[in-house]
Amino acid sequence: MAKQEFVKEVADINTDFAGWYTDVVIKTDMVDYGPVKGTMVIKPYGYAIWELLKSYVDKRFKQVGVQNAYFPMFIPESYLKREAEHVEGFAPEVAVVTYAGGQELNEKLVIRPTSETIICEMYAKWIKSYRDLPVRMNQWCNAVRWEKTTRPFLRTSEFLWQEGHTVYASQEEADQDVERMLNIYIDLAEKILAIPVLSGRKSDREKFAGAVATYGIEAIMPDGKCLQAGTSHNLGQNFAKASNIRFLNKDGILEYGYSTSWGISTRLIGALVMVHGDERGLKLPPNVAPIQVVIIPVATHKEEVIIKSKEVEEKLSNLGIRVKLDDSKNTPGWKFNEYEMKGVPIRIEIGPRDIENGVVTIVRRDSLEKSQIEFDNIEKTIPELLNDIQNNMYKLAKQNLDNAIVECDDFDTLVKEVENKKVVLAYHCGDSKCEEEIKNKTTIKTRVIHSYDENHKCVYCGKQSKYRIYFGKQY
RNA sequence: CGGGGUGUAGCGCAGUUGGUAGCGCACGUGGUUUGGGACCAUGGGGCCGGGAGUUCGAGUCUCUUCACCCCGACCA
Repeated sequence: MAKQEFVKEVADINTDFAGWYTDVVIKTDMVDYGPVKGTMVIKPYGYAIWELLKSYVDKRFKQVGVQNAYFPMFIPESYLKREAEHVEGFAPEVAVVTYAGGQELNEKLVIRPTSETIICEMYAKWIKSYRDLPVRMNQWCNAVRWEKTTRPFLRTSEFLWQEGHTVYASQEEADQDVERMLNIYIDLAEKILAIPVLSGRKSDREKFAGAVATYGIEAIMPDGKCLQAGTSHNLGQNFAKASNIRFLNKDGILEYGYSTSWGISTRLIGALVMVHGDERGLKLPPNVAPIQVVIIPVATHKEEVIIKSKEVEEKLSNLGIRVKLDDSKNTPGWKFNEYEMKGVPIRIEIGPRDIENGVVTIVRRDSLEKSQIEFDNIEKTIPELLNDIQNNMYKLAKQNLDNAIVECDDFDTLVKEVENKKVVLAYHCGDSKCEEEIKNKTTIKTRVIHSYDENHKCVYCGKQSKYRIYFGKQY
């Protein structure tokens, strides 16, 4: 009865997944629309999630020796044109400033869609010798890409991200960097966001404009579509040549640098919402939940209830747990629904009955399982429970991922399976033209390479396979 | 970019042949309540998305523009 009414608040997750998504992100106060097409205001509840995941990777970056810096958002148009593939890839979606200071600009300024060009330009100034290498910087900033269709977090005209840019003295070191950063992203997704991912190299057709090779992590959504959740690019010497990043090596020979770039964005929050959410709304893994435990006093007018609630709040807070005591005037039932919708992993109810029995009532968001624990066990049980929820959510998501993947060797079956919300693992020849044909015919694209294997036939053209790769639709 | 739909109070909506805007929820105040979205009383809140036009008069008609939603195309 009460549940029926609640369901009216957000669109049905099974019949209207897209509507469910936008309802959830807006009604949980994560985000609101900005006045300009495709822009969003990230509200405190959504931003807190960003800060949590950000602090994890930022720490990891620093541990491996990357330093943070900040580069300008305005890029001279000519910079973008230096790398032919790069400009071709980004031209359709850049926003350009043509007028400033009361007059037309002599050279138009591109608002960064990504910063390879301007950062490489600066690196070229700074790098003279092998002693100056490696250079490894990261910036947390916004980027602008004028996309045609937009959705909060998943694709917005302006988004927040992190972009790391490095230059090494050798290809081997650059290769290692690409792998190292990809592994950090895998850890972020799996250990923090509880999102299992497919990871690996992208096909040549799908690689970053101007890169030698792109590696990525892909998450699979409940509707079977894939979402690129992070990328790590091996740029070889392409950008070094375009920006003239040269150094004298140990043998006194002038050489171009080897660069990489890697990034994750606020898009991950969209993946988080979709992968774990249910008909009641958000379901957040404890490691990124802005509120890990909410305490809801029942009968707030009774003093002993408030005193006990504050006591529990303090206990948990002292353990470093993100806890919120909601002693507002709303009814308990209202609060139960509110925090379930917001995905808070654990709810603690404290009422006269609990106090009488020396216990608190606990409900976990992942299973909605209700139990009671004694006051004296709170400090021991809650951290264990948070840990268990984190693991449990990952396990469930992993099952969903595994169930979403099917193998096949026949193209018609591949198409059918993708229509059936699956991600298909199949052999491919690696030819960009073949891939292009598949895409034009079906809108299905390759995701990441599973393994190299030349002993089979391409699922589409029948020629010798180069690798086994995942096929799917994408966000 | 194509096709479909929507902009009226914070949210959800009504508004007839054109006559100067209303309902429910939410919100303020007082009280009663409190273990799954409480109740009574009382109050506040509007440039009807923006601009232009037709008209004595526009939420309503015309044009235009901005934004949002859904489906498709595009999307390193």
